[in-house]
Formats: sequence, C-alpha cells, structure tokens
Amino acid sequence: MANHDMHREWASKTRGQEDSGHLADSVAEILDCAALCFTEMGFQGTSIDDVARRLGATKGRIYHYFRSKTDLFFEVHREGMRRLMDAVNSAMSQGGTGREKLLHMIEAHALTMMQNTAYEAVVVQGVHMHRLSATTPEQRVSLDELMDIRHRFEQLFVETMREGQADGSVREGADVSLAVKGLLGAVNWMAIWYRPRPDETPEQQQLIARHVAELQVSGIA
Amino acid sequence: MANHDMHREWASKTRGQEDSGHLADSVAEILDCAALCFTEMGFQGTSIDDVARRLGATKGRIYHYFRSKTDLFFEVHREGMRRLMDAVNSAMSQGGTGREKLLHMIEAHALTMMQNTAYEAVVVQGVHMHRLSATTPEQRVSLDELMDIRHRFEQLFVETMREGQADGSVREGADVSLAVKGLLGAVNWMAIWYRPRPDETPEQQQLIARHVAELQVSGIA
DNA sequence: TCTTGCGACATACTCAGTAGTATGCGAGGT
DNA sequence: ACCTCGCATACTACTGAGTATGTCGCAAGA
Repeated sequence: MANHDMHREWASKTRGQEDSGHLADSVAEILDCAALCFTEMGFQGTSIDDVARRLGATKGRIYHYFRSKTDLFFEVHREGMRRLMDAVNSAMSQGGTGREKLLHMIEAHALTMMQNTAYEAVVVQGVHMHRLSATTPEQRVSLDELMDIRHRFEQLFVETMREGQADGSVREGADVSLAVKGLLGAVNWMAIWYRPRPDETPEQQQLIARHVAELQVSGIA
Repeated sequence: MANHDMHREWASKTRGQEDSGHLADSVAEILDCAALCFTEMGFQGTSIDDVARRLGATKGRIYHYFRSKTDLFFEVHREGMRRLMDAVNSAMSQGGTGREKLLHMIEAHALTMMQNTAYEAVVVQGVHMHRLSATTPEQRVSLDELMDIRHRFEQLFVETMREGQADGSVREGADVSLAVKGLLGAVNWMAIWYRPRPDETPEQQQLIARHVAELQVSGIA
C-alpha cells in the first residue's frame, strides 16, 4: 500500500526531472528488459519471471517497483510514446511549409521506430490491445490515458497536414484523417519488418527513414 | 493419432472443393468464433474455453477438430490469407498499366480487410507472432509456411510495381521493396482503426478502400 | 429389427505454469 | 543500535492447455 503510492510518485518523478540516483538506473534497467521481453514474446506470453531472468534477478525486484505486470507494460508503453512525441514535436517545431514539416515529422517518427525497436514495438502492441476488451477495470483507465496521448499524437499530423492544405503545399480533396491513418500505418508497420543490420550506420538509418517519409508524402506515381 | 491425421486430411479437403456436409459447417463455425475471440482478446488472451463458450459448446467440440490452440489459430490465419490472396490475385489479373493494377490490388486488399475484420485482424496478429520466438518446434513449421505465403503475397505487389516502372506508369528511383512494405503497412493498419459503421453500405466501404489505395499510389502532395 | 460401430461431441479430470503475496535478510545510513 | 531500502526466497491460489473417457444418435450390416 505504501509501496503502491511510491510507484505513482515515481512515475511522476521520472516524467519530470531525472532523479540522479541508482533508483532511476534500476527502474530503467527493468524497463529495458521488459521492453525486450514484451517485444519478443508478447504481453501475455511474457511472465514476470522471464523479465526477472533476463535481469539476472527475481520477481521481488520487479514487484518492488511495479504494482503489476500490466503496470509494467504500460510504463514501457509510456516511455515509448514519450520518445516518439519528443522526436515528432521537435521536428514539427522546425518551420517550413506544411508539407515540409510533415515530411520531417514522418522521418523523425520512422527514425525513432528504428532506434528504439523494443520500446516502439511495445507501443504498437499497446495500440493493438486497445481493441482487446480483456482488461480489468483499473487497467482500462491507464489504457484510455495512453490512447488519449496516442490521439493527440495523431492530431499533430492532422493539424500539420491541414496547415499544408492552407498554404498550398498539400493537395486539397484528400480526407485528412484517412491520409494520416494511412501514413502512420506505414510507419508503424516498420515495427514488424525493420531489423537493424549489425553494421548499419546512423546515416543509413536516416536514409531509410527519409525514403519512407518521402514515399508517404509523394506517393509512388 | 487417428484424429490427428483426420485434421490434416480435413485441411486439404476444405482447401480444395467444399464438402457438402455438416462437417464443413461445424468447422467453419468454430473458425468464425475463434477469429472473433482472437481478434478481441489476442491469441494468448483467448482460452479454448472462451471459444467454446462463444460457440455454446465445450472444449470437446474444438479438440475434436483441432489438435491444439495453436493449430486453431493457424487455421484461422490461413483462411484469412486465402481470402486476401483471392481478392488480390483477382484484381491483379484484370489488365491495365502496372500503376492501375497496383491501385486495384491495394483497393482489393483494403476492401477485404474491411469485409473480414475478424479474420484479417488475426492475420495481422500472426505476422506479429513471427517475431515471437516463443513457439514450439512443430508450430514453427506452420508459422514458416504461413510466412512463406505472406512473402509470396508481398512479391505480387513487388512484381506489379516493377511492371509499372517498366511501362512508365510508376516512377523510377524508388526502392520498390521499401515502397511495398510502406503501402502494405498502411493497408494492414486498417485492422487497427477500421470498424464498420452499423449503417455502412458496401458502396461506402468501396469508397474508403479506393481512397486509401489512391493515397498510397499518389501520395498527398 | 436388432446390434454394432462410429462420428460428434460432453464431462471430468490432470498438471504445469504463473500472477501476486508474505516474509526474510543483508547493507548502509543515522 | 535501529531502521529502512532494495531486493531474494518461499510460498499460495488459480488459470488454462491438453487428455481420457463417457454418452447419445444414427447408419449400415446381419
């Protein structure tokens, strides 16, 4: 019970300023291992013991910081979304026409997917879970919160695309909402097929990301 | 063991000509319910008892026709892929330039996604599972087989796009493989966000499908 | 007509795995 | 000397896949 409150405090702390202790390291380490396990074996397919084993520890350590398996999953998801948001927000705030901004946003999104495969694969999984009715009452609150963030994320693209239509850099007549769902789908799907080559340089990653973004903006014809 | 062989025979029968008995109905009914359960609660989140309950029956009925839960899942997946393949193959065989064919193929794919939400959601889930290392030796054989079909499916798009580049209807310079992964991602992502409106007519569905296809071919700019 | 066999399930188990808990325990700070 | 943090250990209770066996109806042969 005291434990329980501590977790929540923790969540807000990490979201705010980084605590300069070993605590943050320990939590981050757990999140990293959890992200890998969830990515490789899925949420239900991963047992807490799996994560613990990967940590070289036992359940005790995990349950000391997280109330439940679901809580752990959501925290990984949240971190993944945070990284996505940061990257896209940053790209969006660098001026240009609507079309240019959109291009940079998609590119940033793609690059983040490629550089955080584990976390972002969990994010994609979480979006899937939204359909899933199999959630306890309390978990649904967390899920809804995350889906709200997800929605705001999507709105960033919608707004920028509308901006592009206003300044003439994006063609009119297209259903903006549908177009955004399409391009986000294309990028999110990278979680399925993209695997970093062992010798892949950041420059090569950037090239792929740019290519994906250009295709979504300009099409193939 | 005799049971086991029966299942396999069965699979080939259903893939060939329809048997005009109650057997096919019973199996199809199970597949339908399983597709819904897997879609709503995920593979691991669905218990055989869940499927049975939805059928208004018990485990016995399911295990009479399927060796294991995994087998059931794969059979649903296979059916979903079959429907996709049929639709896309049919669209591809209707002439036109490479670009036109590609447009029709994407449209057919999208429409199939919208008209078979449960089965196709399972297909998407199955593609996810390919990453998952958590599969028993024998299951991996089935999974690999399905991934092979999946790969041939993807190749249909790749070939058609190359055809389009040859006849000048698709622009050169684009990485064909990457482009195909992008557009397939956009369409597959429909499994996440698309829900048929209660009063949605087939014509409206067709419009959405066409729009999605056009966006992928022409881009937004 | 009887019965014999089998197909199509239902019932009643087993048992391994797993989320979550309760408690122990050493180290470091005060 | 004590107390709390940061875990490890040792449970519990339950779920859920798979199995073994029973049962009922029907169809074909004798």
